[in-house]
Amino acid sequence: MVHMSPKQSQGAIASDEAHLQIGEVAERTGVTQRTLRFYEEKGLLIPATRMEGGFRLYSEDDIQRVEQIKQLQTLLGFSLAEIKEMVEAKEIENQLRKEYRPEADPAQKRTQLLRAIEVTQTQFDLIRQKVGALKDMESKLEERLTRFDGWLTNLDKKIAEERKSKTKTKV
Amino acid sequence: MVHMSPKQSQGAIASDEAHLQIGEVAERTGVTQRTLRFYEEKGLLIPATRMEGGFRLYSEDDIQRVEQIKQLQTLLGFSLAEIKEMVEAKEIENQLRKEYRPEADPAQKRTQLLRAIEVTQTQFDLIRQKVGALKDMESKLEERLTRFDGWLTNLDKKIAEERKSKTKTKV
DNA sequence: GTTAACCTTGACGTAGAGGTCAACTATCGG
DNA sequence: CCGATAGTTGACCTCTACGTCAAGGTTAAC
Repeated sequence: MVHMSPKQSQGAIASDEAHLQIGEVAERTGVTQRTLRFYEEKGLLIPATRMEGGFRLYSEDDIQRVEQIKQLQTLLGFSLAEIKEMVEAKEIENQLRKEYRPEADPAQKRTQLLRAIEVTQTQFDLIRQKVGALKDMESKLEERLTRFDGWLTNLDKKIAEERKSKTKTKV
Repeated sequence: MVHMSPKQSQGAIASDEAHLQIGEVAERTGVTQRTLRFYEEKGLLIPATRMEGGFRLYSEDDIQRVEQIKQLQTLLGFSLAEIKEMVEAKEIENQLRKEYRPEADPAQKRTQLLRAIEVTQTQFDLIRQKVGALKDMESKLEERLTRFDGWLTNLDKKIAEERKSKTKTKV
C-alpha cells in the first residue's frame, strides 16, 4: 500500500460512505479483484461510486456483502443467480430502513416489501430443510465413527494376538 | 419398458446383486444416463458388472449411492471430487463390514480404516460447521421476517390513514 | 432373423464462476 | 511532471458438471 486511502477528505467514515478501492476490498475479503468485477457484471455487488478516473469505490457495507455472498456460496452451495435474489431482499431492507425519507409512495413500498418477504420466506424454508438434512447426515456420520472406532480396537486386538502367536512359533 | 429385467434368472435379489440397467437407474434416481456415465468416468460410481454385450448393470446399493451423491451436491455444495473421497470412506465401511472374509491382512485393513476414519471425521466436522452457520442464518432470517412483518402492518396502517384523508378532501 | 427399444462410445457444446494476460489509464508521493 | 503502484476494460482460457447429437452394437420379443 503506497498511496493513502483515496479522497478521504477528513472526519468519520459512515459505513455507507464509499472509500475503499478494489484492491483493499479484495485483500480484506479474500476474493480476487476479478471476482469483484465479476460480481459487479452479474449485478451482485455494484459499488456505489467511482473516482473521477473510474476507480471503483466500495463501502464497508460492501465488504459485509462480499462476506455474505461467500457464505451463501460455500456453505449453502447457492448459485450467484440465487444469491442475487437473496441479496436483493436484504437491499430492500436497507432501503426501507431509511424510511425516514418519506418521499416514495407507500403503495409501491408495500409491493417491494411483499416481494422481499416472499424471497426471505423461501430462503428461510430452504435453510430449515438443509439444516434438517444436515443433522441427519451428522448423526449418521457419528454412528459410523463409533462403528469405526469399535472395529479399530477390534482389529488391534486381533493384530496383537497374531503377533503373539507368531512370536511363540518363531521362538 | 418393453423387454424384461435382464438376466434375472430367478429367486430373491440380494441388494448387492447387479440387475438394473442404466435406464432404470436414471429413472428411479432422477439423474440422466449421461450423468451416471459421467460419475463412472470420474470414479464415483462404477457399476460392478456388465452384460456380455457391455450394458452396465447396477445394484440397489448403487441407487442408494446416487441418492447420496445428489444430497451431497445439492445440500452441501460439495464438488464431485470431494464427494468421491466421502463415498470412498463409505466404500471402506462396506468392505470391512464383510470382514468375515478373513483373507486380507489385518495390518492393511487397519491402514484403510484409519484413512476412512480421518475422512469421516473431517466430513463430520465440516458438517457441524455448516449446521452452525446455517442455524445462524436461520435465526437472522427469522428476525428479518419479523421485522418485515412489523413494517408491513405499519405501512398498511399508513396507507389506510392516507386513504381516509384523501376521501375526506375529495368529498 | 428382424425389429423396436435400449445401450455403447465418442466428440463436441455449454453454462457458471471465475483465471489470466494485454494494453491502457489513474493516483499520489516526491 | 514523473514514476511506481493500483486500477480499468476486453478478450480469451479453464475447469466442472453435465447436455446433446451421431453412429453403431445389444437385447428380447415376435
